[in-house]
Amino acid sequence: MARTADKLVGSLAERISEKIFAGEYPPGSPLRQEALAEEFAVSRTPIREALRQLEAKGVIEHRPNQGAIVRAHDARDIRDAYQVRAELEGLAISLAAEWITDEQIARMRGAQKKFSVVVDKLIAARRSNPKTRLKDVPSWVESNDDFHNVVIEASGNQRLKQMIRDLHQGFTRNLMLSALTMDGRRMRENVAQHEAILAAIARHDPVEARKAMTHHILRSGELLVWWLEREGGLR
Amino acid sequence: MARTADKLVGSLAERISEKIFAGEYPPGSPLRQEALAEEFAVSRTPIREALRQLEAKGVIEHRPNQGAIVRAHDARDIRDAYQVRAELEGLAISLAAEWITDEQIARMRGAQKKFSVVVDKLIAARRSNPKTRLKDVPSWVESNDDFHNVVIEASGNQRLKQMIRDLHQGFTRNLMLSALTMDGRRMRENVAQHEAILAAIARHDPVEARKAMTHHILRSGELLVWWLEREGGLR
DNA sequence: AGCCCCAATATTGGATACAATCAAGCATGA
DNA sequence: TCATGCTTGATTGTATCCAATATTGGGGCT
Repeated sequence: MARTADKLVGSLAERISEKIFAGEYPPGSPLRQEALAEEFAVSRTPIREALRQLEAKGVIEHRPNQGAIVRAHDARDIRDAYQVRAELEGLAISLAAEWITDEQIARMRGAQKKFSVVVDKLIAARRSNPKTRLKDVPSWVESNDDFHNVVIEASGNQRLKQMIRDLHQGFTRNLMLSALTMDGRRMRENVAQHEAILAAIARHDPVEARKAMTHHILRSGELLVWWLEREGGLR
Repeated sequence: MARTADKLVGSLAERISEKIFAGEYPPGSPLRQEALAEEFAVSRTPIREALRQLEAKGVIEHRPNQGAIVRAHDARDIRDAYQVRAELEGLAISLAAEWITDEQIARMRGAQKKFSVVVDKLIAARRSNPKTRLKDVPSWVESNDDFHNVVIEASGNQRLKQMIRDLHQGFTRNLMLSALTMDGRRMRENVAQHEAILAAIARHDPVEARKAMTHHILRSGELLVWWLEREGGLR
């Protein structure tokens, strides 16, 4: 809906951010100004400004005289971020519970349906080939985002919306998926959690909706940290 | 302690931000790149980058081809921000309640003491001259900040700390004071709220501490909105 | 007088030029 | 062989230049 991009710099920041999120520039990798400038067919000047914005949002780190790198997250950092995210989305849904429309609830149901179907498919696919991983998953990510976005939208709090979005952008798609696509149990757990959220908000219950949402997010964070410490690497 | 300023741009952003907070550039006023460049004795380039950071943090607004203005807040915006801030500081104190040290609690007590003394003085001064307003108040702001900063620090969550700080910077000192320094009752109410927070955290009670904190902040926000709609103007 | 259009001016936006800094690699010598 | 210091190339940081755009003020027309 709302285009945040004022002009060049804003859209550059978005496009770079999207590429980071998509994993094209993985965490820890350097972002060379000249390379980006060439890629987007502009000079270094607007690139630098875009990078400053991403720095302020915590998407990248900026070492003096050494340039920017995609921010890599350690376990502690992820724990911190998920604590905050759980809190913010918890607030969002408790606000949303009061004002959410039937149409919005229907949208959530739609996203949830798609979500659950994709999970079933993925589990089925794995039964024959256990290595099936990220192939069909993009649509999962999408419907998951849809689900959460409706809530954030329905909260009616612009500031909150912006902050959650920024927080979200700080992590890569792969990182957020990694822990959750591990096995069928995790995925079904996720579906069930969404179900609980949906049920609570459908009856406009702010307290239960919030509980369900914070639990959902905290649990995701736990899994992520747990997975990260097991796998060692970043992403 | 921690210097966030990498080098020039970071420190410029901080210095500009401080001036905005202090009221030197009031909300709505334009920030001319050339003027800032001259003021800080640098070229426009690093100024522009600093402004982009402040834009990303929501301190200023950037109109294409018209430059930056200090962000002005309407009632709705303040309501949104205070809802979020109440939530975040609520989380902060509930985390802090577990790990806070006696030394930190002592620091909070110290700040609270100073806080209360200043309030008494201000009220006394007003008895003779009702127009006494912002003269002695800086030290109030300072001790208030100290109080809250201990909590944020003790939360042990870096991300949270950063977000609260950014949120805080988005408003000017005068705006935050305006509603609270209106009359003695408001000021004493504030002191009492701090007292309740202090009592709860001193006995390491995360639930009560959080309740007291969110109540304190939401109430401040309410007063601010109320005051703003009465006075009309921004600040 | 009031309104509109256009020119002059101020200001931002982007590209380029140049200086400062860092990293890597190589040669040198103990 | 390994440590050390220098040189060179790559990259960032800042300043300046030029183009694009918005604002302002004045003149003419109704």
